[in-house]
Amino acid sequence: MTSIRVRIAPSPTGPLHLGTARTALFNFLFARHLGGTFIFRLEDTDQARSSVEFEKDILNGLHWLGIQWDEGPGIGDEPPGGRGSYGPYRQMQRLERYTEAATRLLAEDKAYYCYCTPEELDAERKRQEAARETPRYSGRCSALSQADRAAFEVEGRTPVVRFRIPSNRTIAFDDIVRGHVEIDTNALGGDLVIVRSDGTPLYHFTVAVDDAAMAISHVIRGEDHLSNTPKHILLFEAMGAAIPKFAHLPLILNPDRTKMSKRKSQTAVAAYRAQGFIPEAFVNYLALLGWSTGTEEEVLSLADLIERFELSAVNKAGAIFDRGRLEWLNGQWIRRLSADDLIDRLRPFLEAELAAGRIDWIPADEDMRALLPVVQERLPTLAAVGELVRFLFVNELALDPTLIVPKRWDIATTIAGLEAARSVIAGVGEVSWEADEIEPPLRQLVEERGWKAGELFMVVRVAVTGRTATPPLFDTMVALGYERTLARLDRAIEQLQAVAAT
RNA sequence: GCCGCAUUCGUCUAGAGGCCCAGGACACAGCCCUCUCAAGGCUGAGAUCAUCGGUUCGAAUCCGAUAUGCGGUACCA
Repeated sequence: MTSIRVRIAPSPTGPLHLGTARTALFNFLFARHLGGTFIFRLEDTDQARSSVEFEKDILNGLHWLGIQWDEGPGIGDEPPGGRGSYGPYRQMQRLERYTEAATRLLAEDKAYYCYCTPEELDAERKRQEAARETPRYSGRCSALSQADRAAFEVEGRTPVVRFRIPSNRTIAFDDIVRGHVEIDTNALGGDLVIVRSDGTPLYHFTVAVDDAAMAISHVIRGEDHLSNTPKHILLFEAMGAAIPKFAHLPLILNPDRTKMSKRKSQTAVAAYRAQGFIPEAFVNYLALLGWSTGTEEEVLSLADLIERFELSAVNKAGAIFDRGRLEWLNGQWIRRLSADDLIDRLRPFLEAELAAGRIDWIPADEDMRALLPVVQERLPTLAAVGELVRFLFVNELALDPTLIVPKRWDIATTIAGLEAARSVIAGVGEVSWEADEIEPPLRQLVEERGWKAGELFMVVRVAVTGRTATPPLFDTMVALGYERTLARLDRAIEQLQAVAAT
């Protein structure tokens, strides 16, 4: 059996896309599961749209997800061509190879120069569409004489290179996820342009040249390439290269079931990262979009995924990206994090809160650690930490006094409740400032006054935090501190009295 | 238009002829826990397995047609 070599070949024309990330993941899982080699190659021949920022985003994003490649460009001090013996791994550094391959195809008359201008081609296509014919290149330049060519050259035309697509042939292949697929060559649109008039190669050509040169054994990619596969097979044949196995993955869809796009969904991996999703959850979610273990296991680590991954078990139908499910998984994974780990991961989000002016200082690690028992299970995302604990780290609490008054209480009762609670809480004292010390006397107060615990607690909660939903009250007050708790109660009483006076 | 691929609860999926008048998870509803919010536990609702026809003693599973959706059809990738 020949060795397994797979690749992800993104083009740096945009930030790392969810779909690219998932394709990379499936390739990676497949390689790791079988002990194969995973290669990263940059398809940067679209110079007009490519940029180094996008390239960095893609590299960083994949690393963040824990997807490591055995061959390909690195992030830091790697050799410029990348690591691995089939490099370079950037197509713009492989230009001679495409020229060489094109020259050979030309020499063998498997390709030819075409002098048609884009305008002529366009007119031809329009005519065909009007006549309800299948648009396809006519082959007008397929048998040009030396004289014909010379005449075009004199006109100043620069030719493209077209690869001959045979007619009336059926190309068949056995797709690992879809099974047997047959496509007639007549449906391929005629002879294929493989080199632009400026001499740069086109995608279908580079992909075949590189996959052959890099000895790729399995091409695992999105379903949007299924219809293009015959072109690649023909190219492999023409170059005398072995034909790899193919596996076309189902697409990730927008909620309206169209192919996931930037317009309708959030597609940038970096955006999810910025919103507080953690890589464990993201990878877990992506792997289960279009694939399942066949068991009822749902929460799986990268190592688990590698162990269980089976390409043939991949689904055929597209899957809508379900953010709610991602959030649930993210919560699952956040709850599994160790305290130290969580604190480290939370820090950037706390810094962002500070930068946005939503908190006045960043809590010390020990303070965060003390908070974790009540915070960890309440975080669907890391970014949710701000909303959850913000009130602890501000000097001045923005408080809507009317929010304090419960539906079944009036202002006077509320003020009385707060004052009573204030004195009981003050009585606990700074030295016994623990949740277990604060709760009993307050419950006793409730008992004496014939109130409902929930109502008084809610009054205190809002007075002290400004919110109706918080972590457990007594833990919250402990985190706030004795002095600050009393100060906030005093301030709430003042504000309520002001409201009552009007 | 042409070619290709797909079609199981709202969503992600299990299911490879009898174990399925279809199982799990997310979301949803109710209950329990409970100082609120979560988390967790339990329960529930939710799918004529796209439709029609065929094969078979028996079909979500095999075959065909239809419908619908999506993808491809570039001097983009």
